[in-house]
Parts: sequence; C-alpha cells; structure tokens
Amino acid sequence: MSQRQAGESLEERVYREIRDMILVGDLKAGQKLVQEDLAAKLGVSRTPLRSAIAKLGRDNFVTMSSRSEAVVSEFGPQQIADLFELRAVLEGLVCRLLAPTIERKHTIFLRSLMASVEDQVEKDDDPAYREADIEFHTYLSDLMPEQRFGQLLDSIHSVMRMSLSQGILRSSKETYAEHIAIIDALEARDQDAAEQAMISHIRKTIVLLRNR
Amino acid sequence: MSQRQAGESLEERVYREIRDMILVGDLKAGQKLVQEDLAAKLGVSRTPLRSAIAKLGRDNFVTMSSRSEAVVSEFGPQQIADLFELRAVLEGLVCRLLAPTIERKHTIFLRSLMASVEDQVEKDDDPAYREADIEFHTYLSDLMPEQRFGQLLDSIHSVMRMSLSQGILRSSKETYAEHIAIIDALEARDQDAAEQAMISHIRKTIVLLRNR
DNA sequence: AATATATTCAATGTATACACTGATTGCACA
DNA sequence: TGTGCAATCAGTGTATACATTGAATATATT
Repeated sequence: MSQRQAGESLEERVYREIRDMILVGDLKAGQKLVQEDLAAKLGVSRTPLRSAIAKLGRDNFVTMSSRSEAVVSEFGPQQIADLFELRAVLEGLVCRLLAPTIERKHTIFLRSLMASVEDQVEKDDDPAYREADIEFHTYLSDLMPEQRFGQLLDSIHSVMRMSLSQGILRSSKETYAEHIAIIDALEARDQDAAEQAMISHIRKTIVLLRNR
Repeated sequence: MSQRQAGESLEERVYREIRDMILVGDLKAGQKLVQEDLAAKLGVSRTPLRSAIAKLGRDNFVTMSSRSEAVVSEFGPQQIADLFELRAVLEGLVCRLLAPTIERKHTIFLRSLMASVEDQVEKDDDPAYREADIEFHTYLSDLMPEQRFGQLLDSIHSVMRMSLSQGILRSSKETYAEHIAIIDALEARDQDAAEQAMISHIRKTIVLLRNR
C-alpha cells in the first residue's frame, strides 16, 4: 500500500497507483476499469477514483469508449512508436524555444551529467547510462516555463521509462554523441540546429521501433 | 441557456459553457473560479462542475494553482504565439504521419475546399475564406486515427478560432498558395515535404504574432 | 419461430452531506 | 503597538445516496 504523502490528494495518489498498475502490467490492455471494484480495491470512494480515471484518460493511459467506460490502452510497438513521434516534435520544440535564452549553468549541468557516465559508454545497456539518458531529457523538458509542454511530456516520459526498461535501445556510443551535439547547438543558441538535433536523435530510435 | 444535447453529459455541457465564457471574455484572465458560485450560476451541482474544471485545467484554459484553486489563464499575444508553436509541430506531425497512406478522396476534398473560396482570395479578410482556412486544418487533424493528436489539436483550434476572429491575419493570397503546397506534398506522399510545408506555413503566422 | 416490447440489472452520472484545510479575524497579553 | 494564539470561515476534498442509462434478458404477440 502506498502511503499518502503530505499535501497529496487521494485523487493524485490513486492516479499514480492505477498508472503504475498499467505500466507494470497489473492491469492489462483492453481490460475495463469498473469504478466500484477499483475503488474498493484501493480503499477509496468513487469520487476521487473517477477524477483519477478521467485524468488517466486525458493522458491516454486509458481510453474512454463511447458508453464512457474506461479501458486500458494498448502499448504495443506501434503505439510506442507513435508516442515517440509526438515526443520527437515536442522535445524538438522545447529545444527550439529554449535555445535563444538558455543559461550557461544549464548547459553546464547537462555536460557534467553526460561526463559522469562517459565511462559507461563503451559497455552497452548500462543502467547508470540509461538513467542519465532519461535525466537528460526530463531536465530539458522541465526547463520549459510554459506548463503545457511539461504536462504533455511528463506522461510521455513515464511510458518511455517503461519501454526503455524492456530493452528497446540504441548503442550508447551513438546516443552519447547526439546528446553532445544537442548541447552544442543549445549553447550556440541556434534554434534550428537545436530543434533538428533533438528531432533526428529521437527519430533514429523510432526507426528501430518500427522495424521489429 | 444552452440546451442539453442528447447523449451529452452535464460535465461536457458545463465544460463547453465555461470554455466559451473564457473565450468570449465573460470570465477574465486571472479570475478565480469558485465552485459553488459557478455551479449555482450554471444550475448544476459541484460534481460535474469539478470534472469540467479539471478538464479545463488539462486543456490549459484555466491554471490550477497550488492551493488547488482554478484561475482563468491568460491569452495574451505571447501565450497565443506559444500555442501556435505547439500547433505548428503537431500539425506538421499530422502531415508527416498522414502522408504515406493518405487517400485520394481526402486530397480531392481539400482541393475542392480551397477551390470553393478561390474567388475570395483577392479580397483580404473574407469570412468565407477564414472558415475554409480553419476547415482545412481541422479536416486534416481529424484524419489522424491516433486519438491523442485530435484531443490536443481540438483545444488548440478553439483558441485559434477566437484569435483569428480578433483579426490576426495574413494575406489570403499567401496562405492560399501555402495550403496548395501542403496538398501537393501530401499527394506526392512525401513525408518530409508535407511536414515542412505545414510547419513553415504556421510559423509565418507566428512571426506576425511575435511582432505586435 | 421471429420480431417486437417490457423488465431487469449493472454500471455510470449527479446531487447532497460531511470532513478537512489553510487563511483570516479577533482577542489576550506583554 | 505588536505578537502569539484560538476561533471562525470560506472553499475545496471525499463519501454516500439517489437518478439515469443502456444493454441484456425475459415476455408477449403474430
């Protein structure tokens, strides 16, 4: 049972719990979420549960069918690839909008982040490297002041985390170099270059995803 | 009083009503939405109202502050421009993903849509042309099977509709030609060209928005 | 038997009542 | 006057009870 954090509403807790059940496979694709059953299982009333489900629907972890039942969304290779398409343009846009005004301390942080795992580059599929990879992308997304992007990318990154842990992966050597290229473009405050660097970085992964 | 459509829940009706109040200026930026007051005003209980507000928050018509109060979001030139940045990459992606498999009947429809307002191109700021412009974009977005994009673009288009009616506009002659270029690229099933055509089309408007 | 029309039931939608929380007011005391 | 602290209150969060819906089953009619 997950404890209720201070300042966290039941709705938020329930949202996370259900989302994690989906990502872990506890709730399987196509399965219908019956409000009373789930509420009982989680020990809350239907009120916060319904809010949580609605939010899951907005983040596309569940799909609201016509008769307004909520069914767990499918996360097959096709869906993940589509999600990465979205991620590509969104993170590209983040770079584009960030580039003109990004501060030194931020690019410095990103460089040190990558430097800290430089040694792991040679051995592929290293957990520490993967963590740094994700951190690189979430850090950039969090720099965006405009809420909208952060919200969007949050839910995408949580799916990404799952799919990465399933071993969809490119060689660290390649991605490392691409990350550096992105930092360079940002530091040069070159909007177009930064956007393109990020987009092509992510689209290389998409090519892999589509050929499985 | 807006009638309740068959098959429409109170929550949906209330969502639309509040959204329109915001877009029309009935509810002003920075104003706080007090649940009991609004519920009374709209003649519903707080239950569907709360759901509607949550959804408005998700679509960024209102901002959820720390103490979980909902305040009406600002839609200044800056915000609209940022929104258009998002719109540009999303609609660009729509073109990219649609291009490989788009059917003839769809490009034919788009051509006939533009042809039907070809005469209005010379006189700038014609209502019929503006309608066709919006229809062009919503039609394309609706072709995407992946729900996620449609949902996102829906809320963006409603804001766009408002801002267009406030006279933020480029010459019809230019935009007409760009629309044709987009159709050409789609018909040629050229992913990159279609994406780029759409992006640059929208970004030209953004330049205008940023220089006001 | 086949179709049409009630009936039932499970699940969701909505309203209301109650609980909590954080901010503000008013008062006591120095 | 200023500071600490209790009381108050407005507003949101949650639970429960009731209403509605629509799908499935049963019943009737030809």
